[in-house]
Amino acid sequence: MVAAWLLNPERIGKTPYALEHLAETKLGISGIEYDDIVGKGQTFADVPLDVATNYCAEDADFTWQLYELFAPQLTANKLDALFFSIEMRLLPILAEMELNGIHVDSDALAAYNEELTARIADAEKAIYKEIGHEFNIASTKQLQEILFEERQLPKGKKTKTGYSTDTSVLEELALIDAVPQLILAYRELTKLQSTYVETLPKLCDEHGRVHTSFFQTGTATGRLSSRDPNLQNIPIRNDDGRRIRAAFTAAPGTVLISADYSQIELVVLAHLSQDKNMCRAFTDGVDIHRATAALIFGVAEDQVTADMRRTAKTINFGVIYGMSAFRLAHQLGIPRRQAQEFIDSYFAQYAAIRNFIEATVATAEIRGYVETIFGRRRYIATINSKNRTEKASAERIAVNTPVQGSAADIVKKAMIAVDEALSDAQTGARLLLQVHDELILDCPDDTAAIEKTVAVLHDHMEHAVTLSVPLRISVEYGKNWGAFH
DNA sequence: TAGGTCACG
DNA sequence: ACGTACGTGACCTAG
Repeated sequence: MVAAWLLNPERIGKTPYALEHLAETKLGISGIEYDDIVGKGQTFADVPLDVATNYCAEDADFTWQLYELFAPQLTANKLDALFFSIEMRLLPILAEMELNGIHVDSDALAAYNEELTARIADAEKAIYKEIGHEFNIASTKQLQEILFEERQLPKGKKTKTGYSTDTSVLEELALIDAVPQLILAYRELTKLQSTYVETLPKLCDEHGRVHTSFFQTGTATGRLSSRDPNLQNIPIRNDDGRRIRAAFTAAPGTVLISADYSQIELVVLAHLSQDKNMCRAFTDGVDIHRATAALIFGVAEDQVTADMRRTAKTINFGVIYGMSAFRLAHQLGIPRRQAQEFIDSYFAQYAAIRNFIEATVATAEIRGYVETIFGRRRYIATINSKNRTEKASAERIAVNTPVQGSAADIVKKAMIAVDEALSDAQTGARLLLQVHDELILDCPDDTAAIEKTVAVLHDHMEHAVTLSVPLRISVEYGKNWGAFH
């Protein structure tokens, strides 16, 4: 599965890397259907031994035949080092992380659930009072009727089926009407309740731990994904969300340790582009958004205002995503002309970044794919499209993928190094989660063990690769994931 | 199952 | 003149 994914990481269909699917499409063999041997309401344990034996032997055979097919292809595409030295070594580490699980304080979530239920009921009442009647607030169709017909509010963005009621639209409308703000609050609370607060306790094992599945062949860029439950999107961005993160707790006698890379994608961008100004900022170890603001506004770093820094931060992210002046203007609430001036100023100061973007797109147009620092590939079928929108979208993907994907490579390499060093150190610290640029571990609550683990993390995460600029991490630890010290 | 929405990096 | 930032997974409604 991993080999097939490395050879073409663009997901086509629903289960493109499932063994049976690969056997059919790559080997032209159709195997025993799982559903034919495991009846409804049964498990694999109910299957007679001889039937189960055939099924399992077939899986082993398919795996071998696929290996023989893919091995030379990996070599031909220079993907063999990535496959053997990174992905295959990561696989058992992910398995262990899944088995470890992370402890969740279900009592704390139950208490929070009571509070949320009351606050949601209040929000509902306030909405119905303002509207004058009841309706299903969660139905975008009904909400559209309320906002745009009953209340005659101005229509904004269109969706395939009508007019959008998403956060950005409601925030606009909140300036002229009382209802949108109430809807926003309602949505925020119900999202937290249904996705996290009510769900996580049901998924705990007998030790109060939840076990995610890390999906190694799930993304087009090389990142992992996390499912059932997704533990890579646990809230943090506001206080209500943080209370959910705080329910992820250290088991008795342990602490949780979090280590996250500082601005890893911008560090990668500095390395890939070799931009003088951006490399210098990272080498000097300064706040990159402040440094960017100083450059584009032409002031000293200590003269940078909060507003200037916010603007610079938005543009820094915008570059990674392939920003437009339109989006930047909306995001910052400024005229489009001014947004364009900021962008021009940005590329005047970071000239090599513009060159990197242009060179990356040009390479993609010629080769049909882009790659990361470890040679991970992504084919971009529409990079030479005649359709303007499609072409622009392909260009953003071409520029973003080497940045996001190289960061993913680095984190995977760091996980392998950290895992090995932790085994050697014998402190009892274990990897639990990976959230793209962050590793979460648990560790015996013992000063020597914690200090050793923190040292291992600095050593092996910061030196996972050698770039032309330093990689930095910040490490925190404590009794729960929401409040570290 | 598709579409809309929203949680995260 | 046109459309308008990358990558995910989960929940809810509607058909």
